[in-house]
Amino acid sequence: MDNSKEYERKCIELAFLMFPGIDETVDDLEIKYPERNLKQDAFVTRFAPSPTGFLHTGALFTSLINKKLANQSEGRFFLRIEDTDRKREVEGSVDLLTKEMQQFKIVPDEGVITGTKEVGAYGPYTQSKRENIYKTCAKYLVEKGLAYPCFCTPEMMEKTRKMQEENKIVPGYYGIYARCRNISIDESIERVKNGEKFIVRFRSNGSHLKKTSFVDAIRGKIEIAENDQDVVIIKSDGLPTYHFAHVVDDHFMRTTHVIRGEEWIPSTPIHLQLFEAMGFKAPTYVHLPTIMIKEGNSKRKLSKRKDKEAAVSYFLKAGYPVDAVLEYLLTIINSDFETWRNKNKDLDYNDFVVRLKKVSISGALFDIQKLNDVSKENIARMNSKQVLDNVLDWTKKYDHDFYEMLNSNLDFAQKMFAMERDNAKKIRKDIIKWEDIKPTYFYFFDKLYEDDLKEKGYMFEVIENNTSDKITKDVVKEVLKNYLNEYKEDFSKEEWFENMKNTASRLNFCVDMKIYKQNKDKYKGSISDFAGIIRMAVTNRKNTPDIYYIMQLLGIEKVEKRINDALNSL
RNA sequence: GGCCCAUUGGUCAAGCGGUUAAGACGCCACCCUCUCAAGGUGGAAUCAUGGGUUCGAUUCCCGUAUGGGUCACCA
Repeated sequence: MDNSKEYERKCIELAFLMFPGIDETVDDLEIKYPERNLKQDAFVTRFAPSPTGFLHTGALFTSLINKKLANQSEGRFFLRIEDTDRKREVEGSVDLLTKEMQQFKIVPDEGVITGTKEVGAYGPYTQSKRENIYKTCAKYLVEKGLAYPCFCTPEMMEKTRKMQEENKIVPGYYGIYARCRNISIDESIERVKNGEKFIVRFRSNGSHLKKTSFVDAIRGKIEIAENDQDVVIIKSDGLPTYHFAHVVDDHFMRTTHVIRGEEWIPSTPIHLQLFEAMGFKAPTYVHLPTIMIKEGNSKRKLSKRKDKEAAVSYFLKAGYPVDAVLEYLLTIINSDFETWRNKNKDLDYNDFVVRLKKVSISGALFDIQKLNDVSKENIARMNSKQVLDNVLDWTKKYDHDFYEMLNSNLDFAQKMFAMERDNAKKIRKDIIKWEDIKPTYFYFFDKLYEDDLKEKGYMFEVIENNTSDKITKDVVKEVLKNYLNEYKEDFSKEEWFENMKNTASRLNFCVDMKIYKQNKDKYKGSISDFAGIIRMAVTNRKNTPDIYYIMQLLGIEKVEKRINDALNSL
């Protein structure tokens, strides 16, 4: 009895020696960071990146889920910066991270808002600023005899690890290898007093022979061996390791759902043990699958270094609308999102309710084709004004020359985008990303059109090769010459088409595709070939939107000039 | 290597003991059509594998294989 009392006293003495200047207690913290006053089933979630660079696509995925779950339950979503490894820290990355999150509209309710700004009552939200909080908690653990100072040097650790590997023993700091665990409390006190350097380790009471289990919100029950490692909780630089920081922060920030990558599953027993030792209630865990990419015949994690689509900036740069990227991610999160989207074409994706139980557990392959399709649909839902605004935003950043061209005649630009879009029965779906705008609308701009001509020349032969071998240079000439006299700017669409048919017919082009197919020999070509020649002269492309609208927009002067130029070139 | 997680068409996936095994992307064909993009119709294509349990397994259990993850004073 006396012995154990004596031991308790010494633990407290040791704790004070180890953490001089720490005068708050865990109870003080409990008061300072009270339970949140939210409704019953509200989710408090967080995204907690380390500041090591840009926003990774996988991280965007994780933060999207976190944000949606919090928002749709009227909870809170906060951003915490995990900068306890100062060696890996990359200058300016908090700024970049928060900026990129903002661009994707994943704005946290609290926490780190920009590189320099934090909001919320549960802060600081940057781990390096919470050193004393961790120390307060570590001190508590030492007082309880649940943590102890470890004086082992990195060199010693390296040596035992090597030995363990050579002898095929499970590596780590446990059992007989946990040298400092069994140092007497008196000796510990003595050595700390002498100023010997130490780190703090958790005194695990687990056994790898025993199983522990927890319920993952999307995977169900997961059984793993208990942790028996005396993990480091405070490093030599005084900052905590991830394990300890996670437990302390998510408790005092009152996180209800820890939603993180599946790579954390194996260390969850450590976290659970730590929560228990601290006397905290563990949060609900949600371990998300990893987004994979195909490489040869196998798949692997999206890699920051190898895969351009691993950085969210890639999508921004290519000009995918951010909503499209988000919606694509949503289809991975809950595959019924697509069904929902088809039923609710006009609703905002924010109205879709993410269900945890529907989150798939196997890692999805990142499918750029699917993204393209989602993006195409997304853009097809926009009207010409919205397209214009987006294109202006994008070109301003990424293609300033083109921006100037558009900006010099906004009315014209909008009309261009209105073509087969505003009030159209069949909306055009040929734009996947803003990057595609210039190459598909270039012929509306004389300079771009001329540059294209210089580079490629007229490509009338493309028409010949594909449909009829009778469309010779002379035929092209004849068509253009005749059409030049026939085209009137004030034609209605129907008149235009009738007129074109008449001219074509006169020159022995067949105006009925069905008849043409049966009697190719009797004609120079089809109405489609005829239109193709006009199209080529006006746009230098074989495929474009409705050539009638294009000519209308261009105006008769340009149309005539282009046809004349084409004629002269032949 | 130990441990953990996963495994339905090329891809994302519904499915929770009995189904003609949905749907979407992609692919192919045809239709529509001034070309293209669409749109329409149709098509090819899937339960990794071996054992159980069961009247019956894609569905439940075990093994095997494959893929992924994890074993730091990194997160």
